[in-house]
Amino acid sequence: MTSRFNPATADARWQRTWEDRQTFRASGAVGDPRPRAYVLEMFPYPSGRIHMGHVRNYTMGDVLARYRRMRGADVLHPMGWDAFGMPAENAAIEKGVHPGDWTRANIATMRAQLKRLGFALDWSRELATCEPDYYGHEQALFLDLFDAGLVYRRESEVNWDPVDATVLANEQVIDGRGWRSGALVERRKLNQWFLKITDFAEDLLEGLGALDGWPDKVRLMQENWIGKSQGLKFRFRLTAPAAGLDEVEVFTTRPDTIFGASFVAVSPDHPIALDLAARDPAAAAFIADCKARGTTAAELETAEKKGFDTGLTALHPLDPDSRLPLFIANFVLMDYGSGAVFGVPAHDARDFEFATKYSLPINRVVAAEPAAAADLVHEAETGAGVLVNSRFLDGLDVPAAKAEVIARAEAGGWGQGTTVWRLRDWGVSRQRYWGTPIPVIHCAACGPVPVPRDQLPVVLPQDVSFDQPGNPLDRAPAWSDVACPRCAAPARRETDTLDTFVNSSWYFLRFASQPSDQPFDRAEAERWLPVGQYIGGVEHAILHLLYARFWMRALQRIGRIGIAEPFTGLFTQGMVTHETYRAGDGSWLSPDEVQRDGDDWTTLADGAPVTAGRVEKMSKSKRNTIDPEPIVDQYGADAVRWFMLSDSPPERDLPWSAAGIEGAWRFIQRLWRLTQSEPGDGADPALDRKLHAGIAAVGANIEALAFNKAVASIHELANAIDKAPPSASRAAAAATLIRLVSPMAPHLAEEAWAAAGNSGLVADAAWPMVDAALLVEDQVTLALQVNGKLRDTVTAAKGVARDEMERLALASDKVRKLLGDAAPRKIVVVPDRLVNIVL
RNA sequence: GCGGACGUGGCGAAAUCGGUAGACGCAGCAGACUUAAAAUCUGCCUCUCCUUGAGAAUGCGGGUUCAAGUCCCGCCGUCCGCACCA
Repeated sequence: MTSRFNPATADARWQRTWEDRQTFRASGAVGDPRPRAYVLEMFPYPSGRIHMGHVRNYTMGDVLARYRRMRGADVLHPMGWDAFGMPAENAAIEKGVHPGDWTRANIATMRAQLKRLGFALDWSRELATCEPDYYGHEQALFLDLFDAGLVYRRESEVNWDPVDATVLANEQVIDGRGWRSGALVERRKLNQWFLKITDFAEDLLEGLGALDGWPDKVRLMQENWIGKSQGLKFRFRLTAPAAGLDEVEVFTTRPDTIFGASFVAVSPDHPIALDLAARDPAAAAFIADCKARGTTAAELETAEKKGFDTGLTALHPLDPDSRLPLFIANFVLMDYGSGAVFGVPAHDARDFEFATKYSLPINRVVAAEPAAAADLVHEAETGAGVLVNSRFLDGLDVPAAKAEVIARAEAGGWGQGTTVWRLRDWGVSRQRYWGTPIPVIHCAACGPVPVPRDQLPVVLPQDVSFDQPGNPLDRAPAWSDVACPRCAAPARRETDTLDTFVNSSWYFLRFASQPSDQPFDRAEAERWLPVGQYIGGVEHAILHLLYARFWMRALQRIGRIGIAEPFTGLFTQGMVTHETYRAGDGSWLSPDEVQRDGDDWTTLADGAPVTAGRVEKMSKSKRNTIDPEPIVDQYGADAVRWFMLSDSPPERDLPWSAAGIEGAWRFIQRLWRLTQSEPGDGADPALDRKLHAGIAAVGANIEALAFNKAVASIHELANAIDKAPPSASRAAAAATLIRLVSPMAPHLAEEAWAAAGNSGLVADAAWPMVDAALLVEDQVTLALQVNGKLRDTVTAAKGVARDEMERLALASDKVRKLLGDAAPRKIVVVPDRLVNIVL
């Protein structure tokens, strides 16, 4: 009998066995009687090497996949690569390697790393989005949506770096400058492709209600993102025309407050503002100043509210005597509503700040009590109340007043009740090489023409260079210059590529079904979809998950699938974090450059003092990353997996520590010793109970994805087995423990399973059955309280009568001592739990 | 700014319905084994005090209740999200 489990040899041996036997290959066969389970983790971007976040993510999914198999399911648990994206182009620019070579090399590295962790994956379905046999089908789907009228083209602004001659993502713009060139970023208008996600706004919002397998937090984030607002759109007549307009349209969610209006404001991008800027340098300067600042919601809301008085005035639609000044204001967004608002300072915090600054009237029109109608407003009051100072609206509550104003506007023809969405159509054009080519040809005569289906895939040209700024596809005439498919005249391919979020909007369908002649087979995909449990980072809570939900609905509309929601269960896991270290000069030090010296830290090199900083997400910039591979070399896959599951709840951050992985390693070895223990005779009823309580607890905790609690349950059971004297019960418990730990520590479990003389693989074994009779305790510990404070405990038979509980409580020495001669005022009895004596 | 989450020992945490706070683990301390170390095993391990016992304690301040980590009100703090990185 070997006394140690040796992952250095065992891991690879079992991984080879699983692969040889195709153990984790999903069947999906129509006649297969097993229930199907689709377990999916968000597929990785092949950035170079696996990091600890991947290890945690895939370990969680793996435990669930293995557990479901043992519970008798046909499990689909696939893996692939989200392989298009900017880092590959950055590598091409910086290192001169082709993005494809870089990406495929990374995939090879990361695939080997994942395999060393022993994940129960069906590698036969592996896919990479950068290969034509994936993105060609994506092009076909894009054209399907195009044919269905769900794709259109319009002008849209981008961040333009004039030095690198490239479009920048928002995150590449730092303080208004390009991250690489440092040049001032310009806003430039380009013709771009859009997907009509707004067509599905209502449905995407309503669908959230049924997604009870999703975290509330994610549902709320999506709800806010979609941002449904109901209100009134109406026009203010201008007293003098501007930009050829004699009225300005505004949108409000508070039409009830219309008599409280004291100004009208338009966005700096509004036609009126632009027209004025052309004639008035002061207005132009104001607009330029607004544009120099950030445009995210957070930046706009926290920035000082600023306005430019145009000198124009607007007529109030319900009060001919009222003239409202028209401002250009920095907090009005052109692409939300109509790009113009009216301001009611008394009942909107933003308007209040603005009015205070520009000395505009603050007119109360809503009051908590009608009696307070004349009170001054000292801060914006946005709560409920009744209308005051509002003519025919006086006395109505807010909802009734809203309805009344909308009704009058529609009757009078000056406005209309409207629903406005924050959700905007999805711009999918990217002016980059390393993405799915948009399958369209631009012809001077015919306009944009779809590439004929029989000419798909439109394959990216291999021979491109990154030695000049800009998109290499713009400089690849051999690829881009083609004949128009419709009129045969010289034409040019679309050189923009698709947003990489398109790639990840349907990969789960391709995993489920991968015919060569179409993106997926509907019937086969519907046998697996929706994904029962999807696991990934919360950073995808909005965009990826919303786009995938949209894509499914779009496919449903064109009849390619009969399912609207791609993921019924969603789990967002926390990050892996690590302490940070800084040298005296403030530079970051990596964990392998420092050592602990009592309570202090010093450098390994020269013993210089080190400041240990806060625990933060592992990141290259702070140098606090731990590469999983050397850890796997040293401790084996199971110890790493065990650590990933222990201690921290999976939705919370997990602080990596050297001591923690050591502890996991020691426990793996302890499990090995336990499973190798000697047989014995005789029953141990107490241990039998603990075993079955353990089986139930581990299973329930895995089902609930509470892996930290599943691990704790295994520890408890291991402790109980360790302490028990030899018996047949003990031997049986140790044997059962092998199956209980197998989803988490599969290599150890296979080794122990084989050593115990079992045939076949533990991966194929059934999850142990719980004997429900053994879960019922026949003894309970009763808490005895005096005035709500615990004073004693007493053991009694389960189901003991209430008056017997009372008698036991009053018989306790400790209770009697406190009670003295006094008679209890009241005795509270909670069956099988406690007795509380109130004095 | 708006929206949301969270706050429990030295640390990660547990406590399913309002019912014995701190399961389980890490670190630490003491001991056994050992020539020694590692590994392993045993015990201790929230704080305070007048330590055979008692008191306090789940961010702070109130409240409801026989009973509050859990429910309610008000603060404080930390973290996350708010449109083309994946």
